[in-house]
Amino acid sequence: MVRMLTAEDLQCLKTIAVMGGCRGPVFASSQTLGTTIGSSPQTASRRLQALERTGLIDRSVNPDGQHITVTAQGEEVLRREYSEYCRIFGREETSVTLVGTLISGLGEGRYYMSLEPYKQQFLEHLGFEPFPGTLNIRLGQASIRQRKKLEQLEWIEIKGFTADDRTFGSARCLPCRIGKWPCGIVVPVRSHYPEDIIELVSPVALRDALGIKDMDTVTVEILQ
Amino acid sequence: MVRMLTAEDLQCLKTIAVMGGCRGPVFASSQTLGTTIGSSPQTASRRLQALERTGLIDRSVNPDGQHITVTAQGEEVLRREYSEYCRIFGREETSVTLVGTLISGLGEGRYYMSLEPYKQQFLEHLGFEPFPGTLNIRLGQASIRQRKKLEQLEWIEIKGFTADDRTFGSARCLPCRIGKWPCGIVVPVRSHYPEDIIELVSPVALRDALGIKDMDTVTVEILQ
DNA sequence: ATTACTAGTAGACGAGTAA
DNA sequence: TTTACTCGTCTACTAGTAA
Repeated sequence: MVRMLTAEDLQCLKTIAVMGGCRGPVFASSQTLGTTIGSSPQTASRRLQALERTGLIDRSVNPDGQHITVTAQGEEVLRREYSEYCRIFGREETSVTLVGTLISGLGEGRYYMSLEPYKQQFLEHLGFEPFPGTLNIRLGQASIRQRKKLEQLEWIEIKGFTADDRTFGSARCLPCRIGKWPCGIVVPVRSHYPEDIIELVSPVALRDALGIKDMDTVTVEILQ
Repeated sequence: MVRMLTAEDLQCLKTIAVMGGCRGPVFASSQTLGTTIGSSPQTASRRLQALERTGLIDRSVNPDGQHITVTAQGEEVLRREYSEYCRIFGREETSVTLVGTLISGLGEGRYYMSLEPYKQQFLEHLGFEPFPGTLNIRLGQASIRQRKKLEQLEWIEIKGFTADDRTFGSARCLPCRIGKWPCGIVVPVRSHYPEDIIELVSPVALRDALGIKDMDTVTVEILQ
């Protein structure tokens, strides 16, 4: 009977991998390993023998310790374990917080938000009729990096339309919050926006509702 | 002696979590659980008893099986494990922003930060000598959730020591920033901290440097 | 079918020791 | 110091049984 891989053996294998055993040989003794896995040196030694016998580690035993490497087979075992933990925690809700300062826009937002086709779509997808006017926020350095994560989230498509011989472009919208107010980050599909500025629609005049003015710090939460 | 969490118990806890035990109660019997963890129903039953006794799971035992939920404490244990696997395989850049309000601490931070052994370790690992005094922040709801991700990051170990017949405990520290100032989130290893409060060390008196007072909003950036 | 006892046993543990 | 053996103990397993 070939002995099964016990949970303790796996724990020992993981410990070696954390020490860097997947990238190259790590030096350890039964004593030090026993301390980290919470056992006697004898037991640690027996674990290493078992792991070697089952082909999960390679090692060279010296009089003063041993050099241990996790084999490809051992790495595969660990990867299976890792993937199980990813199933527990991996696809949890994404939550990104952007922090920036309030700035003045060009007043274009007010115009676009007054157009019925846009208003209708925001009402349908965000659950509120947008206040005619948008909030422009200049992001801090860390938030610019954070913003890139938003690309992976599910944006709402706001369709363009034609009216009075003019074409109004499409946009993408991401639901978010400022304080208790539901908002939406709006990004035109065609024109290129600066990466440090976001534009938001909201059901109310946020400058009044939150009592904020230019250069004030604003925190935007994206929960998905 | 309270029985330690064995590798087998952890394996059982993980199995429950994979079945969805972190999100809600999962229905299982000792038989089915025993099959998946490769043991007899009796052993599976004993595992569940042990996990319940140590507060890692909640359960309601019925005549036809049991409903099992992983507790917050159990989830924390799993997250630590997950973070070790992330250290082996994952290498993605994590960036977390916590937002909360400044509150007054108990003044203990000032005392601890004045102790030379702690000062030395912070200087060595964070690159600055901590200001004698800590900043306490009460996190918002979204940030409490975000905080759990921090478990996956690499914390610095601050070793405890003994002086004047008193034992000073170990702590974990995570480098972060508030504005342009480098800081560190400090969590004692032993004593249990409220999940909505974080304590930070910094090279300067942040209340003065940032001009902030109690109840002001503070944004903490963790880049790793 | 379940859970969770008790009982008997197999095997894993750490101390001691040799190389 | 190391590794890895032997050996005695005691833990932890499974089978059987009751509820």
